[in-house]
Amino acid sequence: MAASGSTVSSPSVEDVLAQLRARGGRVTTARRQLLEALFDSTEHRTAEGLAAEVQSRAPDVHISTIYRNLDELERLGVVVHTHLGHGPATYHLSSVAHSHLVCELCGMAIEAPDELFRELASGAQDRYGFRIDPRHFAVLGRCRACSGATS
Amino acid sequence: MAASGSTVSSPSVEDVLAQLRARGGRVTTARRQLLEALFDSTEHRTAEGLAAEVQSRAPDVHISTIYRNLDELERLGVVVHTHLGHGPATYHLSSVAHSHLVCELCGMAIEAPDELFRELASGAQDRYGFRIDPRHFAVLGRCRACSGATS
DNA sequence: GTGCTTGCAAACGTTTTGCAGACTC
DNA sequence: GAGTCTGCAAAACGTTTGCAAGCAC
Repeated sequence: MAASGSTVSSPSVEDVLAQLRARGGRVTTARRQLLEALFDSTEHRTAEGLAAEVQSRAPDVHISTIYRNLDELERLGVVVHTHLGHGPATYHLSSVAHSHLVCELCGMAIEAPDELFRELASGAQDRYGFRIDPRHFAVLGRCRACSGATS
Repeated sequence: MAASGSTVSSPSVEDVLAQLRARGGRVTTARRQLLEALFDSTEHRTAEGLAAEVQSRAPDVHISTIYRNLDELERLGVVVHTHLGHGPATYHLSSVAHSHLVCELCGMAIEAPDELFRELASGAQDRYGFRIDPRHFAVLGRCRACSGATS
């Protein structure tokens, strides 16, 4: 669907709000604050963390509203979420989406460029017709520090 | 790595039970049935699915026992679990462990040989000293069928 | 008999849902 | 005023835990 949809170059808070309005959506405090929190940093943030940040400015915003809006923003292509092993999912702007190498021992996350996945991508495509989406999952393993640790 | 410990070539139900006994553990119905369920097929099974199978033979086995034993078996190196995107974790014998390509639309899973990850593995190692564990996460993307579907 | 294992029930952390009221347009 | 969004509370989901009774050794 969405003939042109994936023009994913998240521009600014106001641009996204305009996008929402164009779709018949309303611009609310919760939405503006959530977007501001998201644009604030490129870190992986959990729904809970985002909620805390939004609540520091608008205390009444409920976490269920955060989830609903993250969902909506994901549908719009503004945000993507990633599953980093166990624990909660993390969200970021799709414009700063990238892959992750997550240490299964200490939890440290390295941001990896897509090119690291080039071979995997073409291999999966050639053999299985499978198109990987390296931004939507985390690569688990052991970081340098933990690699020595438990043999 | 793993001096000797990971002699992971899960032989048979009885072998594993012997291993358990050697560690001071007890051989119980729940454990034997769980192992039999695991050895039964190489599919990815959820804790719930395994519980159902065990319960069909030993109705009183509680799912918490399944979790506890899967945990223990994982500590023994007999079993590994994987996170396939959303939803529950899946478990399988480490002797048949493999990587997965999971379609984020239809959920279909393809079992991928480790060699597909060779480049990614060496790239991550060289650049970041990160040793990937391709069996412990799923590669999300779109399968051939769904790839045509949504743009 | 010792002490590892179990069933149960209850709690956990994350996410989703139903609903009536509040708000944006 | 119409219809979208919200807060709240409660449920859903997968998983973990505390406990007393039960079983393997």
